[in-house]
Amino acid sequence: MSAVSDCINMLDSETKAVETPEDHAEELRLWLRLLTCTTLIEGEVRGRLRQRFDVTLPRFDLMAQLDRAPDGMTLSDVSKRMMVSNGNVTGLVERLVESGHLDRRTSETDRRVQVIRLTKLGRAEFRRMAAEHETWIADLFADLTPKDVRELMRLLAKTKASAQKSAGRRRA
Amino acid sequence: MSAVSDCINMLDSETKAVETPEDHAEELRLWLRLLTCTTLIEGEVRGRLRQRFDVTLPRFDLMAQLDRAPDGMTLSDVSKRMMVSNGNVTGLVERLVESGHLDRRTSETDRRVQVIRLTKLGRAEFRRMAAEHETWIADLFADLTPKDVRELMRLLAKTKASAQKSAGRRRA
DNA sequence: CGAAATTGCTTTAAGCCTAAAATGTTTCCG
DNA sequence: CGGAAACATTTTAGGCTTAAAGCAATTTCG
Repeated sequence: MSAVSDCINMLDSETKAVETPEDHAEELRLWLRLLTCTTLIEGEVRGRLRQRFDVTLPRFDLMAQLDRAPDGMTLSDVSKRMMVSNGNVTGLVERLVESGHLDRRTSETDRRVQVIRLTKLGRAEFRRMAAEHETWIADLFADLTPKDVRELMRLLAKTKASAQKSAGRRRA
Repeated sequence: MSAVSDCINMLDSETKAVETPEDHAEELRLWLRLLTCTTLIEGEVRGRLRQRFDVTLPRFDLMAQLDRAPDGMTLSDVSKRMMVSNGNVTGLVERLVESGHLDRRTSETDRRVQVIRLTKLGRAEFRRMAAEHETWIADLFADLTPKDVRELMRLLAKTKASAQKSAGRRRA
C-alpha cells in the first residue's frame, strides 16, 4: 500500500471526514424494524376502526387533529400536522363534509383560506371512537413497562431530531 | 362508597384484571411519536428515491425482498413479508414485469403459484439504488450513538412482540 | 401604485392500498 | 373416487396518496 493511501486511510479512520464503503447494516436493520412496528400497529388500528366504526384511519386521524382545535384549522395546518400532501387533505375533507362530520367555511379575512371544524355529530362520533382507540393502543403496547415507554419516547425524540436535521441538510 | 365497590376497586388496583377508566395517555403519545418518526423517514426516502432514480418506494421495497431470494418468491411470500394485501402485490408485480425488472412464471409443481424473480436489469438497478439508500438511512439516523441504536432495536423488538400478541388476542 | 413573488387550495394523472368477492387449483378425507 | 375445504392469485370497487400544474388571493417591494 502506498504512502499516499496510508495517509488517506488514516484520515478516514481518525477524522471520519471521508466516506469509505462503511457498514451501515445496523441502521438499516433499525429502520426496517421501526417500519415493521409501525406497519403492524397501523394495520391493527385500521382494521379495528373499520370493524367497530366503519371508518378509515385517515378520516379518524383528521378528526383527531380537529378535536384538539375547537376554533378550527386551515387545510394547510391539517396538511402539515398530518404530514400529508395538500391535495390529499382536500379530498379527505370533501368526504367528511359530505358525511356531515365536518364544517367548512371560507375565512372572513383571507378568501384563500378554508377553515374546517368538527360538527356536533363529528365531535360526538370522534369522542366515542377515541375512547375505544385509546384502549387498543394501550393493549398493543401492554408488554412495555413504564420505563420502556419513557426510554422509547426519549430515543424516538432523538431519532426524530436526527431525521429532521438530515432532511434539512438535503433541502439546503 | 359501598362495600361492593370497595372490593371491586381493590381488585382493580391489585390485580389489574378489570378496566377502570385508566389513563393511557403515555402509550398514545408513544404511538404518535413512533408514527411521526416513521412517516418522516419514509417520506424522505420516498422523495430521494423518486428524485435520484425515478422509482417509487413500494417498487423498491418489493425489489429489496427479491434481492434476498435468488430463487424467487411466490406472491404470497412477498405479500406476507411486505405486510400488504395480496391484491396490492398483483398490481405492483404487473408494473415491474412490464418495466422489465421482474420475471414471473407459473410454478411447475403447482399451477396456482406464481414465482417472481429479479431480472438481470432489475438486480443491477436495485443494487445501484440500495447502495445509495443505505447511506441515506445512515444519515437519517446519524445522531444516534451505537448504544442508542442497540437500545432502540431492543425496545422495538419488544414492541413488535407486544403488538403481535395483542393482534393475536383479537383474532382469537 | 403595480408587477412579481408567495401563499392556500384544488385539480390532474398516476399509482398505491384495502377488503371482499370471484376464479382456478390442490389437498383432504369420508 | 368425489365433494368439501383450503389455498394462491386476480378482480372489483372504493378510497388514499403523491407530485406537479393551475388558479385565485394576498403580500412584498421597487
